[in-house]
Amino acid sequence: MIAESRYDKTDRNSILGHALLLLGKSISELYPNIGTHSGKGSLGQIVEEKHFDYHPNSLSQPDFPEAGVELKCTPMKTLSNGNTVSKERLVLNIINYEKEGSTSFETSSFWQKNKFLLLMFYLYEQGLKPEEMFFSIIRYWDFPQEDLKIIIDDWNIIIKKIRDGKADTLSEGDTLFLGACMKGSAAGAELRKQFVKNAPEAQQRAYSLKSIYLNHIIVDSILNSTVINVSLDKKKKFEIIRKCEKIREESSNAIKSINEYKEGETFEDAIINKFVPYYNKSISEIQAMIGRNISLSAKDFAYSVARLILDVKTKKIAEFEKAGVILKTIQLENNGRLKESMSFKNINYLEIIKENVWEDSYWYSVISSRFLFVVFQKGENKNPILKKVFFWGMPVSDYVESQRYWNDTRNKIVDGDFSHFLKSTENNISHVRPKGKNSNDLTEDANGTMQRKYCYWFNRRYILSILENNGIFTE
DNA sequence: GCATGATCATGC
DNA sequence: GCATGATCATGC
Repeated sequence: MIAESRYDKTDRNSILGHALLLLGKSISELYPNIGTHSGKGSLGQIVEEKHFDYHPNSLSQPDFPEAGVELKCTPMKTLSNGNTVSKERLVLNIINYEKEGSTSFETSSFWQKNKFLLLMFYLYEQGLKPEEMFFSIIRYWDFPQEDLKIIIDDWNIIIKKIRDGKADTLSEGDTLFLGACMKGSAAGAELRKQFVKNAPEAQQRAYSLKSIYLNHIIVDSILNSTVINVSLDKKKKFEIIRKCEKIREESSNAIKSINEYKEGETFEDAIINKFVPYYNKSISEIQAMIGRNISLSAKDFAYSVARLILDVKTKKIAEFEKAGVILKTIQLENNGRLKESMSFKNINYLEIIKENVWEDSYWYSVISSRFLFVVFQKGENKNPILKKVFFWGMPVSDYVESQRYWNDTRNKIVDGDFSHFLKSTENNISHVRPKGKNSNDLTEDANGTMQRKYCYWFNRRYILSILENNGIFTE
């Protein structure tokens, strides 16, 4: 009651001003007398109830209907390298498949409720209660046109599955910025009716902003910290700004190039079309066509060729990083056989043990990404030929097996057991294998013990099945 | 032929 | 110096 009189909930300036009272503070700092609210209730609920004196509802309208503002609290975390990133996707409203199927983007529940967000980022720290975590970035977010183009593409992908009665096959790997994430106690436990009457009931899902997109907002906020309200200690802020400046330059270029595609063409079409002129060409022909020569002596030469085709000079492909797409090359033998499994990053022993929730883990972020597979086949004289390029997302039906793999790996690292990781014969999708400079290349685990470096892999057989499902038949 | 341990060139 | 995207090498 008192709180309500302190701001005008019909006025955007007034709402933001009231939100900003929490900048650089925690709830318990601002309200020492509210006591602790055990267990239940995320920080978002506490903020709505205690700070805004507003009672959460599940209406299709934004939280502040007159002002058209939807309030969201979302955590950031600091990585061991010092970078500050989004801790998890931002979950928005639940999708009612039956109703959503007949909406347009404009009238969709996503857009009706979330078109103008008041974002309150807080710094998550293990061991703190929600009300003790402090708010570092508080700002409005009005989706920029260039981002919206991709979000509308994403929405169209989601809505197509819903309209086709295939909501049971929705996956976070389908899309780039806007996701349809699982929502509910346990996977498969909360099912909902579909838009198509006789379709099987589907896992309940909610719209979400993917972490990759939230990172973009975080970078934007820190770089614009004179106008956006960011509270971080000065030294840290300076460090982050230096890191961010480069990222911003890259990501604005990336957004530009993502948006270069024509009307009616999706981001993915545009990327594939960049490769099509080089189909069935050898890497030396490709270099000649492009008029640039690159070093082919490293083991990742196929990756270099792919970067050449995409016209990306840096090792990281900002365009893809921003979109959360993972580029992987596959090399087939002369006779079409596949020899190798596919490696990913080294396992960060300090981070994985902090991953308490599967959906927030590094490995989940990988398997729920969009992949761009670039397939070469060895030709004459070690001169591989570009065979095909395709986008792929892991089917949701494979998530359980991936979770089992992550869980097993994580448990073993927690226990300090580095000798019994899952082999490719023990998991249908992935295994763990060494990756280092040599067998003496060690790194410290959480117990302070030096350990061999291992990394995440996709099994050879799993890659084979992906190839077959995409029309590439191997011997 | 395949699984798995070992290692490489590169760029930041 | 080291993580990364990979392939090489060995043994069954």
